[in-house]
Amino acid sequence: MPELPEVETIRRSLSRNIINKKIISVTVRDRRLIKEPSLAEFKKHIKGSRVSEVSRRGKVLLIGLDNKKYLIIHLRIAGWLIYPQLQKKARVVFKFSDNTFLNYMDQRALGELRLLEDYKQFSFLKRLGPEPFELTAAEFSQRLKMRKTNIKNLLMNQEIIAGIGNIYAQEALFLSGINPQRSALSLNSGEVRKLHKSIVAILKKAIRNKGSSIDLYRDTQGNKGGMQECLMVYDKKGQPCYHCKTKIVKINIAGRGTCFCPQCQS
DNA sequence: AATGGGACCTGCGCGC
DNA sequence: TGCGCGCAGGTCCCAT
Repeated sequence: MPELPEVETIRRSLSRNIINKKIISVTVRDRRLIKEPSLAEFKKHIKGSRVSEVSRRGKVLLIGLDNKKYLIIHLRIAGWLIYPQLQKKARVVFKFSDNTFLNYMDQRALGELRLLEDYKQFSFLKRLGPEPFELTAAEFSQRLKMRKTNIKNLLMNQEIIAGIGNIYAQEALFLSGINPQRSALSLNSGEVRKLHKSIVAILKKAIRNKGSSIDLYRDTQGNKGGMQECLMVYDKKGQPCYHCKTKIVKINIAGRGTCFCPQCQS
């Protein structure tokens, strides 16, 4: 579900709401989600701590605690967070001393929660590529260089660039007029620059619109995002292209549905 | 290095 | 109405 813009929307809302709050209890209703350390350790170290910061790397949420540990949340496909009311369906609940609740929700239970001292050693974060907004076109071009894989897979490869998933990869390619099946190697420098610009533009627009609510995603207050209204190709199979009216086509790339306009994207 | 398949999960919509 | 199937915003692991 959540890609960079959705996670950033959550981050902003959490940093407005839970900074300096003290966690007085942790209820884990689904222990499969707690990846490390042990469940007992996880609870023990969180209980009694205070939230000192809320940051983000790619699609990963980093909640810093005043005991120098970090609560690392990866929402994967269907995770989301609700604050402040206690939710019946929450799989993990953090209760604050002011009687508010941070609820970790996840229809598919694929998300991951960790409590780490040194989050930079967490292998996923260690390997994670640069933040899109901190990446220049030249660096982006360097990272794509000599890669034979199709460009869409590379955009979704978190080691190349962090935060892009199946929705925004498709949208960025549409904005750039690039066919998702093209090999990265085949892109000329003008196309790479255009793609870089499109990625930044689509992610910023999505953040402004508080993310895309295709299905379950909600912000921490339970509100839908607005970006789904602005998507040009994602899930638009058979519909006319906004530019040329050609029917949008859906294909499968590495097991993921991929929509594009066969006329505008070459 | 790159690609393909399956695994992890749950729930929805579709066609029959 | 009910069932089986395919599919869904992500990532890892294994085989080739």
